[in-house]
Amino acid sequence: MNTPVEASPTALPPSEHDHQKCVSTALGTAEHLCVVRGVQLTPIRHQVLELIWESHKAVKAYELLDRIKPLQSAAKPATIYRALDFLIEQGLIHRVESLNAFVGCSSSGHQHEQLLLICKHCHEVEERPATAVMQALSQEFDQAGFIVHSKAIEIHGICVKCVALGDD
Amino acid sequence: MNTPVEASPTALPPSEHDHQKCVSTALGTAEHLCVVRGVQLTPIRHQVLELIWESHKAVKAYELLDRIKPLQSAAKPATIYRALDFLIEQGLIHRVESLNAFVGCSSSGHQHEQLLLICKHCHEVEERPATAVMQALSQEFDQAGFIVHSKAIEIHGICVKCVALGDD
DNA sequence: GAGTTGACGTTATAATATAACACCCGATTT
DNA sequence: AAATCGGGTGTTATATTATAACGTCAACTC
Repeated sequence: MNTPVEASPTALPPSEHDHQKCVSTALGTAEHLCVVRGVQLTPIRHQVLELIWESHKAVKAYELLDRIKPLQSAAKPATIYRALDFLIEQGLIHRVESLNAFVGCSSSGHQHEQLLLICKHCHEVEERPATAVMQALSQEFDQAGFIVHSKAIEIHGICVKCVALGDD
Repeated sequence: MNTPVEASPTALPPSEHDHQKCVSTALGTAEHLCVVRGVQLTPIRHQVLELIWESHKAVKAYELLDRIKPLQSAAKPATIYRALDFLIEQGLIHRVESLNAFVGCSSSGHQHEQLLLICKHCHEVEERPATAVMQALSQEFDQAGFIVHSKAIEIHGICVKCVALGDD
């Protein structure tokens, strides 16, 4: 339902990875989880999720708004923010706090909270479970007596692909 | 130079810690570092830093703007944002990305990047060096081949004082 | 004393996000 | 079938956060 995806010059990362697989896996998982949970992945929500998954870059809300307008000419900021709220609640996307932007979550349904590696050069965001980090964090919370509700662990720098290209 | 500090009902944390000492240490360190570095801790920058240190809560930029107006009637958004940019560059404050707010840094001059524990109940922000976490993070970056520029590690939940009060 | 630099004043506007209320539609109840 | 209820969306307005652009001034430099 979005045939010209591969035509977009910025949609695909420069590497050789099969991005269509990323997209279909993410959308399939989302559809499945929403059915299981009895929540509605409405057309708008589905479109927003698809738009977010056009790349591994974090996307701004108003950029999504511009991009959804051809499909939903009535779209307004609230349209996007409501869809984003839903997708976040369901753990289908991450809000990248340090960018005020949004990126797809590859591990919806299991361990949503991950380390985000954000490349300043190509702007892609890599999720990593980072279990050793999470364990060390848990110990830190225990020591501090702190009850965790949510975590944002966002690292800015240069990713391995861009380092290889000498771009840092 | 800000005598009515202890009169403000929201300025001091509910605990019995000596906040005047926090403030004087922070301002003293800031003054010293700026001299050493040959940068100017101008009156405006000093006032903004003082206002931020009125509590351990993260403060919004426009809240700072309101609060500095009695002292700097010409203050505009740029006044505050420029001072904040300076203080962040010098490692004297943290920007709390997940709140769009700012909090004093207790460890200016050494190890600025810390774990921030943000209490949803009292809104205080606790900095922790969390060396085990930082080590685990370094290993993760090495594995990923990622070159780090900056880190934002922000945890939301209930702090030990509020847990003790049964507020979660 | 002309040029440069850094800090600040000032105006305008961009970018991000939410509030509030109306409407529709499908499901449930009566 | 009418009533009602809830979730999702449409729509308007506005709040909040942040930056751009340009001018002035004072200190320092050559």
